[in-house]
Amino acid sequence: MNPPSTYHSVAANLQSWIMSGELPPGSKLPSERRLCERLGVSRVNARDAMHFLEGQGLIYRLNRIGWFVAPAPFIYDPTRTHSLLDEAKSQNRKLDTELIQAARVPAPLAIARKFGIPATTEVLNVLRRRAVDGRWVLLESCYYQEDDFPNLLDQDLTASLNALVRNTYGFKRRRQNIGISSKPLDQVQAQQLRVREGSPSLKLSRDVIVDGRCVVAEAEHWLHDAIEMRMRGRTTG
Amino acid sequence: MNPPSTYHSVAANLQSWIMSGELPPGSKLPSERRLCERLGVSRVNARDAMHFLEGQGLIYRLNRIGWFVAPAPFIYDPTRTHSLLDEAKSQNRKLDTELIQAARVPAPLAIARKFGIPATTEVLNVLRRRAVDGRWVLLESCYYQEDDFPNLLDQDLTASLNALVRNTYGFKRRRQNIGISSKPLDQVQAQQLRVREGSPSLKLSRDVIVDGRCVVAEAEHWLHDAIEMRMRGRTTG
DNA sequence: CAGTGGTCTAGACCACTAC
DNA sequence: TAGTGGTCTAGACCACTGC
Repeated sequence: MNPPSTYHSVAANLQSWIMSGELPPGSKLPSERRLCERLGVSRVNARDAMHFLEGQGLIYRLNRIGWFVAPAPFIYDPTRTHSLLDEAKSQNRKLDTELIQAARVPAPLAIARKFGIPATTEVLNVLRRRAVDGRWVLLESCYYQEDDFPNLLDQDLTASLNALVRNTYGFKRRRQNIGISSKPLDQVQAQQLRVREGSPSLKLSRDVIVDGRCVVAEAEHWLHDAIEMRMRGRTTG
Repeated sequence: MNPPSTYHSVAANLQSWIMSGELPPGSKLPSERRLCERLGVSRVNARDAMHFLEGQGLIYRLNRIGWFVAPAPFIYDPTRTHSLLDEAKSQNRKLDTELIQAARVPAPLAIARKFGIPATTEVLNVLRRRAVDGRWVLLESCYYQEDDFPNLLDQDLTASLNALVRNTYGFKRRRQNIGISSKPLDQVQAQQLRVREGSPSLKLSRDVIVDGRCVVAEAEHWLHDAIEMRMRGRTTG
């Protein structure tokens, strides 16, 4: 319907290359300038097409490196009690975990409020990034009440933190408050996942409540196209 | 740090106007061209700033109408059993509901599969859009197994469908499978919310299971900046 | 170092909205 | 009809990556 040089048609072109398998998931797209030449459009136009397909979750980019074909999203149950590694295994996906930081830090305001402690109190913070099939897609920041988790920093913090809380520290009877929202990554977060500042993410926050007290506060930032959350079997009134 | 004409600084300018209350939530921003003049930047640059702030959830746009300051997100519990209207009332927000379509239609493939029926079978579909404080932010599409919901189309379909299912049709003991993902709006959906095609949304799907059978399948598309989901008190092993 | 995406200019025309 | 955002061109320089 439109003349052939709209960004929609550029996007349609790319899309057909992807759908046809010419460009398999994970593969790198031709550079923007090469695409301009090949399709006879200006660079802005080509970029608009990329941004459009990025929004569709069909392609993603690594900052200043290039555009890539997005793999299928990871399926994830945020109410899970088992480790993410198991979930990855059952989906036949490779999960890598990298510890970025593990330290005793002054409680950020929001965390202090959740824990019901003064803002100057020190808490434990574990910061990790995780990759699915080689792509960094998840940033985890977990805060722990220090008194409840003695020697936490000496544990293996690249394994399941969930299991640690449940088994090593014995917090089995617990409730969770879960929040899900769409949040852009700030500069630091973006750098850690090698994406641009402001990249859209799905933020999952989880407060673990034991005996009416919040003892763990987690925040997960997932690149928006890499994740799909599913919760099964909730019973309601 | 950077020279003053980057889109970051344009964004910072706008942001300060918004934060200072000069531009209250819901108010219209100056037009792009006026901003270019006022700040001495090119239009592409101004637009990049807008897109950045849009990603931050600070402003939103109505297609071809203009940019507006985004109000605070609506807080929402997707596991709720009460009506959304009540939830809006308790947050002091106005909720409008408009029925777009209510009809008997051939089951789409995905729905047929969920219901466990042949794809040619007819099912009931109710399509609505909803506004929070005057802004269209939600598109609801609900499918019902026809046999389980006699005369559904004759009911008041602008009120709580949840209450209808529970009270009028008596489905009290039920389970829900919930899915949450980030999805762009297609052309039709975008038009109904007066936004651009491809606008990011949070998709919430909910399958209502009664006696192991799926009788209702809903999909909600929320504009990504207008919603924050919170689930309280989940108990886990 | 060459090549990539990231940012930016100064224009232009089109599609649509509100009046 | 006037004004809006939506699309588009043909250039340019910068910051960063990988080699």
